[in-house]
Amino acid sequence: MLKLPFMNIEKKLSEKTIEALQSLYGAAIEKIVFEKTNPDFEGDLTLVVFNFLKISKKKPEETATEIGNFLKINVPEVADFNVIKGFLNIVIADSFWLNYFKSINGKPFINAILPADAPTVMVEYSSPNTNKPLHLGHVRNNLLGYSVSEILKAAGNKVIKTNIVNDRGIHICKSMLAWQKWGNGETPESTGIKGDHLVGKYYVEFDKHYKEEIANLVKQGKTKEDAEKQAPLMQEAQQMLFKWEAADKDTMELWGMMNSWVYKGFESTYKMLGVDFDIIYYESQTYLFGKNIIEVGLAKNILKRRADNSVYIDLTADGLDEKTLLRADGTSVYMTQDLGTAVQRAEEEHFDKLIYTVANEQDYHFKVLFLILSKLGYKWAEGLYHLSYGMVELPEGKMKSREGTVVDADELMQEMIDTAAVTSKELGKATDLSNEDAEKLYRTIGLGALKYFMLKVDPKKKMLFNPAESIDFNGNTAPFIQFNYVRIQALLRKAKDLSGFEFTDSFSSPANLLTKEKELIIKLYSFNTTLNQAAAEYSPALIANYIYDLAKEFSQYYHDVSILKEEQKDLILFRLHLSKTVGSAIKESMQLLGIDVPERM
RNA sequence: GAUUCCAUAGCUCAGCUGGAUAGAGCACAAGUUUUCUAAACUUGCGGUCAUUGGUUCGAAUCCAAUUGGGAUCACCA
Repeated sequence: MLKLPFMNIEKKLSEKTIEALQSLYGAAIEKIVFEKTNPDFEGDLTLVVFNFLKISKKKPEETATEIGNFLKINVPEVADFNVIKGFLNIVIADSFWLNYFKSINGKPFINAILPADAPTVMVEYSSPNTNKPLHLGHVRNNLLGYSVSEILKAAGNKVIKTNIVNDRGIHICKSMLAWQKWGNGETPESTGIKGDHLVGKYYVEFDKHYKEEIANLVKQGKTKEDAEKQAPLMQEAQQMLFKWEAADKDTMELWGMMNSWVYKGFESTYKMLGVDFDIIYYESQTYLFGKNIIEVGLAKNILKRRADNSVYIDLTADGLDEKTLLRADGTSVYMTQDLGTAVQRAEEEHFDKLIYTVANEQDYHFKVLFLILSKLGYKWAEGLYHLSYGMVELPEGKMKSREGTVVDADELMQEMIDTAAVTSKELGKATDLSNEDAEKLYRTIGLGALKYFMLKVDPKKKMLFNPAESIDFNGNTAPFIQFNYVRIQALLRKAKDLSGFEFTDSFSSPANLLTKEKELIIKLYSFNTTLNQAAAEYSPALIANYIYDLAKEFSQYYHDVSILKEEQKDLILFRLHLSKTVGSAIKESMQLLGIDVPERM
C-alpha cells in the first residue's frame, strides 16, 4: 500500500473542523466525517452541519458559513467554500490535487514490499471434491478466494493461499466403482478426455445405474428410503470405503490412480483460471484429525458423552442446537475434521486470521465451528472468518450438480474465449497480430469478461449467471475496461512519434485543471481508501466498481479532450502523464481481480 | 417450527458507518466520427427503494412487524 507523502486531506479537514467547533462554540466533538460532494453541487468535500446546530445555537446556514470561514483561513488547501442549507461544500485547491498527482506519478499504487509486522492471513478457497470436474459454483469460489487474497496482500498482509482437497469419501468410491465395472480400463490417455472429466463421467455413470436399481427396488415394494440404502451398488460403494479406510492395497492403488487423473485435470483448470495455492491439504491426510481435541474438550467438561458413547456439545444456550462430534462408533464427523485442521493450521502457521471461502449453504456449520473453537479456549478463534458467498444461479433455475444443469468450468472458459475471438474478428480488431498473440488476446478478453462478471457483484449476494449477458462485451464489463487501458497504451506509443515532443518524466503543472482531470485525480486519490475498504470487507466487488468508474471517467475525458492534438506541448505532457497513471491504476486494480490487460486489442 | 440471508428501473446490479432531486450497465428511442482505437461518447425513456409502523431535523440505509424468496437446522461432506 502506498504511503501518502502528506496528510490525508479528509483527516486534516476533520481535525481542523474539531478545532473550529472548539474555538467557535466551545464544544468538544470527537469525530467529524466529510463526504464526497454530490456532483450536482460545486465542491469536493462536504460537511453536513445539522448535528452541530445544538452546540452552535444558530441556523444551519450561519453555522456552516462560520465553519467554512474558519477552514478557509486555517487550511491552506481549502480554496473556497459554499453553503447550501445545512451543507458546507469545500473546494480543495487545484494545487493540492496537482501536488498529489506529482507525488504519485511514476510510482506503483500497490507496494509489493510487506511491512515486517504484517499480519499473517490464511485464505482457504477452492476445496474441490475429486469425483468430478469444477463447475460454475467453483469458478465463483476460486475467483473470490484468489482475488481476496490479492487484495489482502496489497493491503499489507502476509497471505497464505490454501486449498483443502476432498479426496476421500463415499463420492470418490462411487466413481471408482463405476470405473471398475464399466470403464474397460479407460484412461485419460486412451480416451483423450481430461482426467477430471473422465472421473466425473463415471460418477454420473454410477448415479445412472444407482437410480435404476432404486427404481427397481421401489417397484418391488420397498420404500424409497430403504431402496436408497439397500441398492447393491450403494452397498458395494460402502464396502469400498471400508476397504479404503483399511488401506486395502488394490483399492488404494485404484484411488491413487484416479485421483492423479483428477489432479492433472484440476491443475490445467486452475492454470486457465489463473489461481494458485501456497499450501494444499488433502483430506485423506487430515480426516482423522480432531479426535485428540475431543479428549481435551471432554476433560474441560465443555463436551459431553452420551450413554451410547457418542460425544456432543450443547450449544442451545447460544441459540444453536446440540452438535455431535463423535459418533457412537467412535468415528468423527465433518465438524470434528474441521476442528482438527483449524488447530493444526494455528499451530503450524500461526495465522492472525483464517478465512474460509465457502458458499453460504454452510453458514450454520461455520458459526458452530467458530463457536466451538472459542469455547475450547483457543484465542486465535477470534481471527476466523467465513467468507460466505451466494449461490450462482442460472436463468432457468438453481444450479445443482445433481440436477444436470451444470455449467462446466472448462467449457465455460473455452466458450468465453471463443466468443472473444468471434467478437474481435467481427469488429475487425487485432488484425495485425500473429496467431499466437491473437490467441493470447482472446484468452485475456474472454477470461477477463468472465472474471469481472463474477467479481463485480457483492460476494455475499446470490448472483444470476446469464451466459448470454456475460458474453456481451458492452457496458460494465472487463473488455470495456481493457479497451480503455489499450487506448492509453496507444496514446503512449503514438507520443513517441510526435515530432518536437519528448515524453519526459518530469512535467510542469497546467495553470488550471479541467473538471474531468480533477475528477480523475480524485479518483486516483481514492484508490487507497477503496483498497482498504475492500480488504476490510473482503469484497473484490468494491475494486471492480472502482475500476469501472475510473475507466468510464477516462473514456469521457478521452472524448472531451484531445491529448496528442493539443497545441501546448506542456499540456500534452501533463495529459499523457495523467493517462499513463490512470492506465497503471487500471492495470494494478485489475490484477487484484486476477484479470490481465492487453497492450493492444 | 427455529435460525439466518435476501427484496432498489422491464432485466442485471451500485448505493459504505442515516443527509441535498435514489445511480450505473443492458434493453428501447434518437443523435455524434474528414480529428489520439466507435468494444466509444451524448441525449431521452424508465422508481410508491416489497408493505406497514417506529426512531430522527432528515430513512433505500437504523429498529419492529408483515408478505414473498433462498439457505441451514443429521451420528452427510
